[in-house]
Parts: sequence; structure tokens; C-alpha cells
Amino acid sequence: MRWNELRSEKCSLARTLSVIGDRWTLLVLREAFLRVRRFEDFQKNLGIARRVLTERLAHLVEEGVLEKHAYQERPVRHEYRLTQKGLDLYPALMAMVNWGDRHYADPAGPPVVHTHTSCGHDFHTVTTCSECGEVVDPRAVRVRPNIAS
Amino acid sequence: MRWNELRSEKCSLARTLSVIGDRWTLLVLREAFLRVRRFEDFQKNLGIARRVLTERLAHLVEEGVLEKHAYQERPVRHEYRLTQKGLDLYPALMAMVNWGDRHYADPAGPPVVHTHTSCGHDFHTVTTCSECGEVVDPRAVRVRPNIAS
DNA sequence: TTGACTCCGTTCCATTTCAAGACTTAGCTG
DNA sequence: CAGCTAAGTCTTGAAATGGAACGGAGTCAA
Repeated sequence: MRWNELRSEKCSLARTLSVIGDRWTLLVLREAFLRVRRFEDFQKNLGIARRVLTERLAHLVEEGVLEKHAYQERPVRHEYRLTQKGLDLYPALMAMVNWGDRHYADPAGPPVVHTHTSCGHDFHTVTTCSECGEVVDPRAVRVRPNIAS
Repeated sequence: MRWNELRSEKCSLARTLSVIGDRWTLLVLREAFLRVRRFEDFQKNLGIARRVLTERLAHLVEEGVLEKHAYQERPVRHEYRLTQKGLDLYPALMAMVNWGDRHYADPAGPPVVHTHTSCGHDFHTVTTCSECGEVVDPRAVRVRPNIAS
């Protein structure tokens, strides 16, 4: 299976992976969430091959996850910003960060701490049910194809 | 950067990606959450190259995400099951499914429906703050390095 | 006005990874 | 014995990646 075939699979995970399913793309998004916006900064922070970075940014822009925006003329300079669609990836990124924190942290604790400014506390994300609000245990979930779709 | 270098980055996302950060691994895990357990079934369902499947399963076993378990002798046959560490990936998978549902679903709705057996409703996952229980908006989060670690 | 510098790419080439399918092994089954 | 199944290996050509050099449009400082 090739990347573009993923897109036409009848599976939301496959479709998501067709956009963000490679290592570099997710690291680029990490930087974006850390407010990195310029080509050079992405490149320096990640040590990614420039060609690959060019390609990944273009793909994310094409998919509407990032927006390329000229922040100055003469010379023209661009920055890449998360769109709302890009911000919507936050739960996915954080879920992965949480998993890393839980299973691969140093004894001294996780590498970074997240503070929720609305409540003022350091926190981690919790995955809850949209209907009852309880924490979701995968064993308490049943899946069925959507006949309508 | 190579895959094994990712592992030693001081970043939980990078560490997570060193385990599940490629397209095939996540699709293998999707199947595992759908209760697929055997080599042949993973291979048929995904159409993955057998060599790649062998390699990915071995990697997941090595990382303790899956467990290889002989379910019969003579001839020896194995199955791959999610460990607790594997089940802990559920929030990450679901966050990606949600994103696909939101941004790439057909007009008729998402491809599959999830039912929460504890409350009996069809649901989607919601990412909330461990401290105040509110839905987390990425703009309301500040990040800082953990000095202790 | 010259030379150094910045940003954002391109181009080239050697290395690595992947896709696809044939082949292997061990043990059934008829 | 011939054929079948599960779980891999092996082979080969195609694609992606890493690394490093190059380009071009413009700024800056001397």
C-alpha cells in the first residue's frame, strides 16, 4: 500500500495517517505547537533534511493543517502556522506525549511539564467519553461499521 | 535522524514515535484493537508485505506493546495480544480516529461507530484536563522544560 | 559597492527502507 | 502421498531519506 492509497481507505485512522502518519510530520507538528513557524527553525531544531522538510510542509499546507503566510515583503518571508484543523490534532499529539511520559520517562519525571492556564495547574490529558464523561477503558468499547456511510 | 536516535531524544513524543511512529505500526495496532491476533490475519487485512509485518510485530513485542503467545503446540502457533502498555495507546489511536472522523468523513458519517458499554451510548473521545476536568484548548496550555529531569 | 549573511529552497548521490511476490519449514489432513 | 495452513524468509527493483553543496533574492555594515 502506498501513502495515497491510505487516503481512500474506509477508515478514519488510515485517512489521518495519510496526512500525519510519518515520523517527520509529527515532529514538525510538535515544533508547530511549540510556536515554531519558520523553515530555518524547523530545520535547525529537527535536523531534518531540507528536501524532506520542504516536502512535508507543502503536504501539511495542502491538507490545510498549516497555513503559509507571508509575514514580510522585501524580501518575502513566510511562516507556517497551525490552522484550526491543525490545532484539532492537539489531542492526538498529547495522547502520544502522555504515553511516552508514562512508559519512557526518566526516573526524575517527564521531559516537559504542561500547565493548563484556565485552571492554573500542571496537568496531563485524560480521555473521556463524550456522553457520560467517564474515563474510557478500551475494553468497554464496542465497534461497528456505520451502515449509513 | 534515524529511528533509534529518536529513542534517546529528550522528548516523550519522539520516544513514542520511536515505537509507533510509522504508518504500518499504527495500522497493525488498529487491527490489534479490533481483536486481530494472528500473523496471517494481519497480513490479509492490511495487505502489508510479510517481511515488514514480521519486522513490525517483532519490534512491538520487543517494546512490550504486544505479547507473543503460543496458543497451541504441534504445530506451534502464535498470537499477538495487546499488553496493558499496548492498551494504553488507546487514547492516541482514538484521538487520530476522531480527527479523521471530523475532517475526512463522508457526508453520511464516519466509517465506524464506537459504543461505550459502560453508559450504553455511541460516543467519541474528549480530551480533558486531569486537574479541572475541562476540555483542553491547546491555546490554554503553557509548556516548560522539567528542570528536575 | 563589495563581501558576508539570512531565509528558503533545489540538486545530487549514496544509503536505507519498502513493495510484491516467490520460496521454505513444520506439521496437519484426506 | 499430494495438498494445505501458519508463520516466516529471500530476492529484486522501486521509492524515500540523509547529508552536503549550490542558488537566488534581498539585507547589512564598512
